[in-house]
Amino acid sequence: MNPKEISFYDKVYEIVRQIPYGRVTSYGAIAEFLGRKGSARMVGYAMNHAHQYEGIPAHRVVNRNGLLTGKMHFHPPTLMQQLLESEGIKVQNDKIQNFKEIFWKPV
DNA sequence: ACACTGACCTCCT
DNA sequence: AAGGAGGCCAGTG
Repeated sequence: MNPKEISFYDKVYEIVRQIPYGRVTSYGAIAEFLGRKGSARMVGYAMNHAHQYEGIPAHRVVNRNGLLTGKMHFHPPTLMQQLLESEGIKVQNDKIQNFKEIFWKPV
């Protein structure tokens, strides 16, 4: 499709797809990469629609504190944590422990 | 075309 | 240190 046809959401999905296995990133990092630094909400809102797409590891996207804020949008809510743990990511109290180490920033 | 919504972030008490 | 409010802007009704 033409670049003009690509919407903001699609860009977000493309970034999320590039997140390596066992790594995570934050909404703010994606927003900043897209040039909408203060618009981290848009990224999160885009993830809300990501369910209708496939191949989008939405569980690898968390907030600035490494907290699984969007887990309640998974079914069941514990799925997000399970997916992260299955990738070797340690999660405790809905928070990623070694968040700073496995943090991945879009190039 | 206007108003409201929202998986966040930062600043201000 | 903890809580509240505002700002950001693309989609949807």
